[in-house]
Amino acid sequence: MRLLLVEDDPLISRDVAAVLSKNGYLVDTESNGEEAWFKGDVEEYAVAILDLGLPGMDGLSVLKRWRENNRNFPVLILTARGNWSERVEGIDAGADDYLAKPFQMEELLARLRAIVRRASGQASPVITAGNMRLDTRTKSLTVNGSPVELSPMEYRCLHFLALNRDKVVSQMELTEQLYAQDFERDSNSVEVLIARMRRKLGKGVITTKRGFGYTLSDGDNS
Amino acid sequence: MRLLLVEDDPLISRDVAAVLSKNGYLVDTESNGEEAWFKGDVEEYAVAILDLGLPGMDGLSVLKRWRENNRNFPVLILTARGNWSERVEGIDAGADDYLAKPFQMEELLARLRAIVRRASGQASPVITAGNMRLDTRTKSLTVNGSPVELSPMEYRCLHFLALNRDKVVSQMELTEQLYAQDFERDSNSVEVLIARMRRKLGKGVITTKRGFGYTLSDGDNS
DNA sequence: TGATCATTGTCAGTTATTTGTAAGGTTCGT
DNA sequence: ACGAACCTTACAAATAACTGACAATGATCA
Repeated sequence: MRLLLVEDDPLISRDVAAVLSKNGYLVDTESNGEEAWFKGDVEEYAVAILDLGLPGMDGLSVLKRWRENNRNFPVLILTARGNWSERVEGIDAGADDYLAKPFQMEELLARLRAIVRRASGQASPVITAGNMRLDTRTKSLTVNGSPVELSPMEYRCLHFLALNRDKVVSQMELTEQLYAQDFERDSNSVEVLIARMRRKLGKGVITTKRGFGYTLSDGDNS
Repeated sequence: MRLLLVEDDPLISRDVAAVLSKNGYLVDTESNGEEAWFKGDVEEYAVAILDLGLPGMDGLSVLKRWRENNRNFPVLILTARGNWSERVEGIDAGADDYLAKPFQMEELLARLRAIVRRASGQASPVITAGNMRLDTRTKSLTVNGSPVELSPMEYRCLHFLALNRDKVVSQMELTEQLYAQDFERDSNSVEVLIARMRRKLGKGVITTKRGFGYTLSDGDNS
């Protein structure tokens, strides 16, 4: 895991870098503000540790400029002991955490774990099948890149099919999923639903297995 | 924004709750570990403040049980000064930040802002969408560069939407965050709120996904 | 204290979309 | 060729969302 360590005191820098390396991080060190900013802007880091007292450009400005450019990797800042207004500023500038110097290495490691875990927990809940892509966050669907509007019922239906892709889903299963279980059995609402979706999705996406049910096919072997 | 405050000292609890309310949070307070756990497990909070020294179930256990049950709202823990091993434990148990008692209210507010926006995947305290820009520190909004006044309710609503940028937020979610959970269901106050904000923000900023909810979008999509 | 103003929830009326139903057509397997 | 399974279309009821007006509330200020 790549980590950028920005710290102007060479003694601290060397010690911290050593411990971090021993704990599995791939550490780049910088001591100058300008160069630190450049590095963070260009390289892909998983996390950065940033000392606020720096020659050149000060740490706060570095952080702000990163955030302005949408560099969203988590940043832990190092502050002087007791200077709590500096911490507030740092956090409001977009820092994810701070640590007052001097600090215990054990604590630094714990907080790195925490902010990395946080940042990586942003998995995008997207289901893909064939050339369609269902985003559960935005409740939106794109087919071949172009957006397709779905009504709530259609969305729920397609979502269920997408979760069971390549499996045959019977009308009864769909009925139980979409409606209360005591729904009238002699209704053709599911068929209508499928038809409406097909009109939007195009042919060949939902196939019928006569007598068994429907399948959302993954590969589009027409 | 709903917040759960877990603190057994009634004096501290009352003071902190007062300041938080004044800053736009919808605060529920709990003093007992068991009940705090239950509340956090059942309700939808945007963030929680958790004192580690509690009667009943201790704070660390409360936190662990939340995380085991996939309750992933950000948690800020309050620890005794100087007890850094407790902090490390807390963070590894799933806390997002800590604060040592006694603390400055200003700092508590800053860190709350930080963990809330971090949990939502935002790196910066300034959230932009389309041509609007929301500064969560000053609670101010500009559209196309010119400032726009928001009422408290409108700000809270827009803030919540901004935290969930590009995600569809249902009316129910909004209701739960803006009002207490026992709010009347058959009211259209959220719709009215949205309409009032749209009048100020212009069209295309808040889009409706009929049947699902609202989205604060980047504005350029039809 | 009383007037004024902003805020916010409620309501009624309107518009637009969604969805179940029914009726008739088509396809498939045997 | 027959029936069952499935498709398609149109329609009407139900539902969701928008809007403007109004009233209650509480803050502000002379």
